[in-house]
Amino acid sequence: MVDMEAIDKWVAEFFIRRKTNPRVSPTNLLSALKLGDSPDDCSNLNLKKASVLRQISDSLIRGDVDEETLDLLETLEKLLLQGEGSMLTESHKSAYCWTAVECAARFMWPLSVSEGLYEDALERIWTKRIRVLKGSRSGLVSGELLRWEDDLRKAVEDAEVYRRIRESNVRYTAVCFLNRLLQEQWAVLGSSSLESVAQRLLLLAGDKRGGGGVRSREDPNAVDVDVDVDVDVDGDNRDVHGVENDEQHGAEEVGRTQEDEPSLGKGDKVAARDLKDYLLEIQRQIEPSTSTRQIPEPNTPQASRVNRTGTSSQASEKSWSRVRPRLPTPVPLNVSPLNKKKKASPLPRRKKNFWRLEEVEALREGVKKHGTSWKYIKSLNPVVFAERTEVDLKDKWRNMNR
DNA sequence: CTAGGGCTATGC
DNA sequence: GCATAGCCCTAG
Repeated sequence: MVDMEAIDKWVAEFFIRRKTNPRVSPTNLLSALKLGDSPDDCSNLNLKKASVLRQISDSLIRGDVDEETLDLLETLEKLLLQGEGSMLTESHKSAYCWTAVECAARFMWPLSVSEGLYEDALERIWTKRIRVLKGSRSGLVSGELLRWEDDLRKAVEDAEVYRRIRESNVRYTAVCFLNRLLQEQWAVLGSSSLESVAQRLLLLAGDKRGGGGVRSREDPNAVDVDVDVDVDVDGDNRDVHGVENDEQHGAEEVGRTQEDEPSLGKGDKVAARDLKDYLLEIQRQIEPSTSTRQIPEPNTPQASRVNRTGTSSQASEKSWSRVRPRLPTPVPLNVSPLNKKKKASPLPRRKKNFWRLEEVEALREGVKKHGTSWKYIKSLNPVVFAERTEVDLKDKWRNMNR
């Protein structure tokens, strides 16, 4: 059982460090494996750090530099403090500072100064949040941060300062610092256990690629070797389920598998496959809790429309198997211009449905906090917006501002 | 996924 | 005929 735990960690580490894994959040993974309970354990600490770094990295990939990023940076600071003698780096402070500035500056659009969104953001971040930081004597409260605080507050009164801040590229700077921070911290974490094994295997196999390649890499994200546990990395991640792939795709992948890894012996391949199986099993178990798609809403007025895009997948969650299941032949899309019946089925227009006050408020609140991320706002209020699509939210917001 | 143009129903 | 609100379509 002790061994099992080690393997859990090993797998979790591998999973968290992988770049393309959008369906499993690191935190869910850790809690699902009941890891991260004992903060004194160094390997758990590193696992948590990796998890936070991964989340920051994911949000950068999504293009989000927001208050969640601030949360993550604060968490990272706490984790670093738990480790022995880890100093807070300059890039960490700067990343925090510029992210915080961005969180306020993103509300500085020229047309709606009067809406008070900027002031709200100032209050939320630069008053409340940073007050807490100051209270805990956090190292994140740097001189730079304090100077920005002055400037941001000045901007409320002083149109010139406002304009200057608005026109400076805060977001870009924040992203740069965040990237630098990530690079540094990944480097501090060093190679993952799995990567070390991979490197050793490659060395043993006498692989002679680029001279300096043996040193632990700066960014574990770059692990393209990955013992090739994941055959499908560059394919579409859905096929984790083994469904949703047509046969051609499947065949293609098999071909690739056989050609592309001359460096691994047969036994290694088997081990890699088994590890993959294990990962898939974990992912399958975690999936229901991470999926935001299934909003329990029995009286589904949208159900009929979902099919319009043709993406309704009734992924049969049968017992997991290594064999790719055969799918029914897909329905032809009827996209040819030669088709006389222009559209396969025009589908009747939805009935006009006036917005309830509750919905309008939820929308206001959502935009105030998260800007124009309609899909995200909808996902935050699945019940209120049960009858609205993200496009509806967008349209309503447009109407409200006309 | 989002932005923006356009369409439809409704009320004046 | 015009304005408005909600819904649809599509490019990027």
